[in-house]
Amino acid sequence: MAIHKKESFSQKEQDLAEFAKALAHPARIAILKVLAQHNECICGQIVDVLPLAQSTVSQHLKELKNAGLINGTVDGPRSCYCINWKAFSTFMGEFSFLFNKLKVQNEKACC
Amino acid sequence: MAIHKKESFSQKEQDLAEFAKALAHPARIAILKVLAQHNECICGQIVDVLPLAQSTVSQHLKELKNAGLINGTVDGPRSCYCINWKAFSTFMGEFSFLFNKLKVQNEKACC
DNA sequence: CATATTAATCGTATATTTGCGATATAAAAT
DNA sequence: ATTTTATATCGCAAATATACGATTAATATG
Repeated sequence: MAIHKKESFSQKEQDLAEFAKALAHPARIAILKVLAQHNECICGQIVDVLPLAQSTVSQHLKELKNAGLINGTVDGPRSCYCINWKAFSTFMGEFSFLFNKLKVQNEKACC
Repeated sequence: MAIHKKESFSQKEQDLAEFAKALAHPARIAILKVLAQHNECICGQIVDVLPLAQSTVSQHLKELKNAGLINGTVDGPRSCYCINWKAFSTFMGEFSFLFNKLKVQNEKACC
């Protein structure tokens, strides 16, 4: 690939894409579901219910954390994770807003 | 990567991840915005406003179409695209439902 | 029919993601 | 102090995604 082109899009477009990318793997969707059901989990609990190695789960958790969708705190030898509902709502709201806004003014039939 | 692991997740998890993946690039977000603003567009109109080559835009359109987020019909030598609002609403609804449902029963403080 | 227009596809290079085992780190338990 | 437990990180291999130019295909137009 010659050059990175992502930077040539608006910040908002990049942010939404980043959010979507964090959700763009079934393992991460599954992790979010587990976190939501238990309110908070340590890494090992998630490893137990996913068909992935510990190191792989840890990597997915890191990506979710980097995207701001989950919080993680060290708790003794464990790491405790939970969903960052605030960030989640913000992003979902932004998506709905963007596309609902556009949808309203634009529900005509098309090709 | 040794083996594909995506299949070991539920169909719903895979579907949501697929939807998110379609949105996981700023170019595709931008394309959806252009389509929403114009109701429908031919490929060339999109190429004109994006900082990408025609072949690259065509590829992104193909991905959006495969994900079911846009419709595309051949119109003479052109291809006409528009947003599939129905599919879009379905997916957005599924996301909101999944996470709002979980959120309601689960808004406690966490780590 | 020849040619221009429009878009899809092919081939290729490069970047990123995914996944795992091995190893490192850090706290807790013995 | 050593061992156990829990997690993160490193290094690697394989799969995917991104981007483009060149080519192809299909329809218009002169």
